[in-house]
Amino acid sequence: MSEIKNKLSLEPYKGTRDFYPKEQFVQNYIFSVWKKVCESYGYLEYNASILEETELYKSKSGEEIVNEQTYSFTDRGGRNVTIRPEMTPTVARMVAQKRKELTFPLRWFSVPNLFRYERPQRGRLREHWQLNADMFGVDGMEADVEVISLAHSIMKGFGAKDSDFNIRISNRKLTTFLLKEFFRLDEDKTYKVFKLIDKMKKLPESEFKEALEKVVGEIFEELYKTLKSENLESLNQEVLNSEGGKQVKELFEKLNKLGINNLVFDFSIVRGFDYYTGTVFEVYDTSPENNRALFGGGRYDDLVGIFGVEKVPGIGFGMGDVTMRDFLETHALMPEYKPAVKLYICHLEGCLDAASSLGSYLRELGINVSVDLTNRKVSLQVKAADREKIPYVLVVGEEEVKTGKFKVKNLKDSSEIEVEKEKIVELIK
RNA sequence: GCGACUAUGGUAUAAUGGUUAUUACGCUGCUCUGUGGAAGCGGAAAUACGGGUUCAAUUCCCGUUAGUCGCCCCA
Repeated sequence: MSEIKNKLSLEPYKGTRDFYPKEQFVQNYIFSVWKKVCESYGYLEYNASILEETELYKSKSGEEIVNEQTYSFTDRGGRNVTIRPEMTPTVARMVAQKRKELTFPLRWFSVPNLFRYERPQRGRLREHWQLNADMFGVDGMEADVEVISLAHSIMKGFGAKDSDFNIRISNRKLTTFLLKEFFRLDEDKTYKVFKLIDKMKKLPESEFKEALEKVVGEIFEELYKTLKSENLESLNQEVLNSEGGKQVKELFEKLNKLGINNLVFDFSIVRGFDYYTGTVFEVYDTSPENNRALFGGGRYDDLVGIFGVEKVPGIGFGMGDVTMRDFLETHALMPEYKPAVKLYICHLEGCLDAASSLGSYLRELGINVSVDLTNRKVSLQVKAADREKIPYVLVVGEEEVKTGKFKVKNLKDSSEIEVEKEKIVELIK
């Protein structure tokens, strides 16, 4: 073996995963919950190519992201092409293109695979799949309420309890008002504090305060106290009555009315992207061993406008399969593997043809059947079925061919029932 | 892009500067010519790759590759 050199690698490409049937089963499960819940809210599925012109990302994402963290290349026609690192610019482009003929409000979702060129680590790979759910064309808080409610329902759809996660909410308008109007910071300082707030949870308190003091001076204590507060009511009245403040209040009230109570107001939620304009939120895992943001989103009212057309307000979120898997594992919510095959047909010597035609017969009646094609002894054939977790097995031998009766064995409880060919279907269903 | 750690059959592991590299699961043959999960006895299967030190390297050192975890960044 070792004399064979320069063998092709068996590993999947760095940062990507192979989905063997058992993993694909989990993947399908996650996708199906996403799809089911989205559709229950009236969201329609769309998709697009993984390739986009690089320009699309340059106009809204930071330079570093485009230059260093995307898969980009020049095609044979000299176009700069990027493999999509996120879906939002694509949806915004699609909406902008057909804005005249689309019926608003638009409720759309997609489960794209996204690519980013960076060092893989826990919860972050080079390729991942992400649910993107967005609503376009509604200015009011009703849209924010619905989208967050959808996020909440998806978590419930996976079997999560309210205590397993919480939804941390903030509002960029509110934060901007607080910094600019209330604390009278200039444009530059406001921007710097925004970037700093994003790190509030990561830095030790003393370090954060120090950095804050450097930017804003002596008011840092008071500002820090405000930022740390998770109690909306404790905010200054002037701040609370600003446009952003009113929005947050309305959002909380309406969500509570819908029975969604695992909400936390949290200034430290700002999200990395500059395009968010109002509500921003992140869903957090509350369990100590996986305490981190699972996914998030927010309102981006100016994004469609970058295409040089009239503004269309939008709000949405993205939810990755990698973090979702981690969450399901942490909370023991992983589904039990069940193959699509329901029946495994074994056969004795000379009976393969009969087994095959029985298989065809059952398939026409809508049963997923797998026929053993080997000549190994029956015990090994049955064992193979058991290993694949196929629930039922039957053996075709001369006896069965003659009588037309089959012993169908349930591998879960080892029970065996002898029935005619015609009865097999109802037994298995 | 930077740093730390790791690398032994398919999987999970043990051990060692020196004869045949441990064990378990899985796979496979038989005990068992019509029914899996049990038992017994066999079998195939590994020191990531390249270089160095050494009489001798799987073991020590360096590099490469890959993985994991951080940093950066966050979709």
